[in-house]
Amino acid sequence: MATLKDVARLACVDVSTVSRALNNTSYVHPDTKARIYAAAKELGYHPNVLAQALRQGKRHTIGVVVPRLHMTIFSEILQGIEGKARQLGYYTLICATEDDPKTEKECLSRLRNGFVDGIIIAGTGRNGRLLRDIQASGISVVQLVRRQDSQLSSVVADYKTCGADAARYLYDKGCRKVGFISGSFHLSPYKERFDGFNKAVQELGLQAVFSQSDLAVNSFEYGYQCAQQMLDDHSDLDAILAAVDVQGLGAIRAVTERGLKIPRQIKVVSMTGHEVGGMLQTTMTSMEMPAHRMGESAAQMIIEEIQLPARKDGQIPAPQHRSFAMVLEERETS
Amino acid sequence: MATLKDVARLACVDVSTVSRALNNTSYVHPDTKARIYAAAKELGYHPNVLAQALRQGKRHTIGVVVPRLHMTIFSEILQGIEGKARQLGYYTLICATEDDPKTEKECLSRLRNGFVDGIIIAGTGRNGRLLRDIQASGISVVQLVRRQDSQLSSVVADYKTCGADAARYLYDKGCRKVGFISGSFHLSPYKERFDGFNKAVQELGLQAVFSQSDLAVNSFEYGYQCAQQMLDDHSDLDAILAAVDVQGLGAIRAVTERGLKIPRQIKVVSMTGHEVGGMLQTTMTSMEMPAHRMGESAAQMIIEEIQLPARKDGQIPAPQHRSFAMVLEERETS
DNA sequence: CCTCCTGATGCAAACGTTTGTATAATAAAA
DNA sequence: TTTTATTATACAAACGTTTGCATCAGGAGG
Repeated sequence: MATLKDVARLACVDVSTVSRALNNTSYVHPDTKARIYAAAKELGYHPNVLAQALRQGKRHTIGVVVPRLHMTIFSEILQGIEGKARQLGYYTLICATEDDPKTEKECLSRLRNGFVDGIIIAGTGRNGRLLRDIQASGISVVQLVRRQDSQLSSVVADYKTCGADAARYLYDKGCRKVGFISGSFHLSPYKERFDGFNKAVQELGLQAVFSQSDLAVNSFEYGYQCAQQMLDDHSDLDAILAAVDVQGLGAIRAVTERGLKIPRQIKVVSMTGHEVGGMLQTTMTSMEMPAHRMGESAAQMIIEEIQLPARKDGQIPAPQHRSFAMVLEERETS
Repeated sequence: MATLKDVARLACVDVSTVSRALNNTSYVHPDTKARIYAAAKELGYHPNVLAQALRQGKRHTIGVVVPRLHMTIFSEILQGIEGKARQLGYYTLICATEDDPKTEKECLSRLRNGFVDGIIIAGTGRNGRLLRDIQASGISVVQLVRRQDSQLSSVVADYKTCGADAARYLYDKGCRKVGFISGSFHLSPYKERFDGFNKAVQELGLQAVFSQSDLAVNSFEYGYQCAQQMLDDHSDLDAILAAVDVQGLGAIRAVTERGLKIPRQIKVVSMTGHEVGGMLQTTMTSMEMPAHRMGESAAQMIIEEIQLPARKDGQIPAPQHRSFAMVLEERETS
């Protein structure tokens, strides 16, 4: 790889002049500049981003820490992040934790070691201390999807309203006994959906059924098994509300297997809204999370924070919080 | 952030001693070492990966360039890559190109500028020259899913056999007239599936129907529209074979809308095998691509290439090619 | 004619590491 | 006792940039 030095030699000037010429950062004689550009082109010069980053203390890279990508909303969010980040001149580094606190810790430790300017994380909530440390050490942190620490910026959807809206929607559709399939209540998106749902249930006088299972929570299998159990225990169930799409698919499966007609006898609605919902044989109604926009928003937010002048003085900027509304996409399962 | 210098000062030794102590790379007196470790801990020292990378000429980062993540097999592959890369001590940088050659070029240019040791790419095939340049400039390149240049290493699945197997499978199931929905033939995975399929079709004496549409090719809409057209033109169609899952889902939709019974009247099979196939109301048969393993394989391959001693002499290592078998996952749509 | 800007360039330090070489002290061998 | 290893440490260069400072020519203002 050609370096500044090589270009300087070929153009018979000092490296500093080359640097200034290439970056347009000071007076350089037009002739000299032309010579330098020619030399750079001839040698196929590309600046070493690493050296630039080291010198300037800016890495132009953000790290994204998510549980997983496949079959989750995070793949879409990540696309949003990456696109926006690239547009703003940033690289996107990715880590998948499988929601394992240990893996997450490892990822965060790796990321803090000088490779990223900021971290966007949908975390387990078990490394709060570490995140604070990271934030204090000058790396911006934005919480994504899951808000666990109000002192750290965040981009989330309005889960509470989502849960309430879903309950009301089903009520309006004539449902009176709803099965509620969720993820772990330790995670805000699930807990808040539950809270919103529950409040609305009380107000509306709906009946609600909750189910427990020890299967991995955010999975098709879990949705399937929960739905089975619910249907076993409550023959009068007329709706199933699932936190995420794969659970909803599992529920549909269970319902279909019993020969129950969707949506006539029972309705199924998901509360995340992954593209797949619209691709089914009987398309699934869901509350759509504006994942791509949320990703873009998170990228934008963190880059703004990174570039904040206050950052330079070691000050921690005030946390920003942004929340997106989820909108009901009505389809055939309800 | 604490630096080596800070630790050195606190421990009253030279930075070089600190470096050696922390890296266990030379004799350091046990007492000194203890002092250094203590100092490092007290200051919360973390090595600056950037500086290390600059000094050592190793960035411990690989770049991954794919068309998109959401609703494609690439999200699963990426998970495989990231996991394996992390395990081997590498970071994973991600770029989504939307299969736009210009975006791809931009991504590749950015990546070559010293930030990655290697690039794993599922490309458009329109930047072959640039890829060769990159490879020549000392950055390892591995082609993923799509093999476009036999001089560059690759990890792909055996699409030809996949196409042939699918044809034979449908034939054995009693199908005699198969609609074939594909992606662009400029891309090897689609072209090869077609070739394999076509050859088998000739041998078996099957009838085949191909469809064109000007919609974005790798989409639900495209699958839906192709299937509609085929069903319009050929009332005796008894099977639809789709290249990727989302197309298959579109086809299922079109078939269902006409009131045709799957699999009795018509069978639908996909040739990629994304987890979603098994989550449908009527689960979809598909040829499963071992995406996660392919991702791991690509990561492993590129890291091995990066670490090859020959690399240091500027030599380009001989390309490696690995191909994975795709296996039929038989489900309810056939 | 001297001073003072302005444009153009070079020198050298810095970013935070790693690493080759030099040096000193102690221990072992001759 | 002198020589030679061995252990322990420091010094300084290097990686490829950016950037503050110094230098210097030439033209303008006095």
